[in-house]
Amino acid sequence: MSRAATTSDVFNAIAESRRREILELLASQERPVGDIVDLLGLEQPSVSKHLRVLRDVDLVRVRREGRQMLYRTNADAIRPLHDWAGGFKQYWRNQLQRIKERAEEKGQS
Amino acid sequence: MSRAATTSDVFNAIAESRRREILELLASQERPVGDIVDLLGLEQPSVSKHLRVLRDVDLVRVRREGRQMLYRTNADAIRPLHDWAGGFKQYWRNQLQRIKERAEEKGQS
DNA sequence: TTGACATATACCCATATCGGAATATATATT
DNA sequence: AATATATATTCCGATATGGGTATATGTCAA
Repeated sequence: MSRAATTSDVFNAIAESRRREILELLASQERPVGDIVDLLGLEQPSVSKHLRVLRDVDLVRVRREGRQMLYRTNADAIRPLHDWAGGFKQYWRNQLQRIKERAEEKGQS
Repeated sequence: MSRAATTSDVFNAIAESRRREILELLASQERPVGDIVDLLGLEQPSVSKHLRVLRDVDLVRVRREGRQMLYRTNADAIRPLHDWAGGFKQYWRNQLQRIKERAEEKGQS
């Protein structure tokens, strides 16, 4: 067996720029597949496949409305990613930024 | 031409869990390749290849010290990722969290 | 210069992945 | 029931990828 499985986690799911675009489109409102096809100029099967990947890792959710499937981004699923990246804050350069972050971590929650 | 190029950007570089582990190891201190090999239990060529990918997107930097190559994480390169994920904050569930984030965005910079 | 050590690169194999085309499935309409 | 619409799945071909093994490159020590 060669090459580890991939598309099965959030990190891999967002590795594709098309999928990131889809997540952005569906963050503020749910949309049917056809809208995404039009907006991104991709083939319908292609969009469906990307949506399947996103769905498998719970980055998007669906509900049926007649013959349409309405997708929307599940922003919460993006948090692990944000958190992971945030773990490196302490090593960022900009001092002002670092001070600000320190304050956030301590302060007003 | 089929299948888009990948390993050429930060998102793809961190898609591999091994590479994320490497970034974590090298965040707090620089280390020679051999240390990573020992710590992660991977083959040396494998580690070198992952480091090459990380290096190409500037997620790690190197300097030579005798016959060793000392790598360290360039945390700043992780910020774009953090920022992208952060763009979804407004759609997160937890209200307390949301309120906190709102304060951050406005307030004390 | 020769040999040991540290790391990088090349090459091969098995598999994953993407895009495209064709087809299947589900639902609404008539 | 037949047809149209919306979306999903399957199959195919081209390529990317990761791991392993062998080998190349670079540096230090004797």
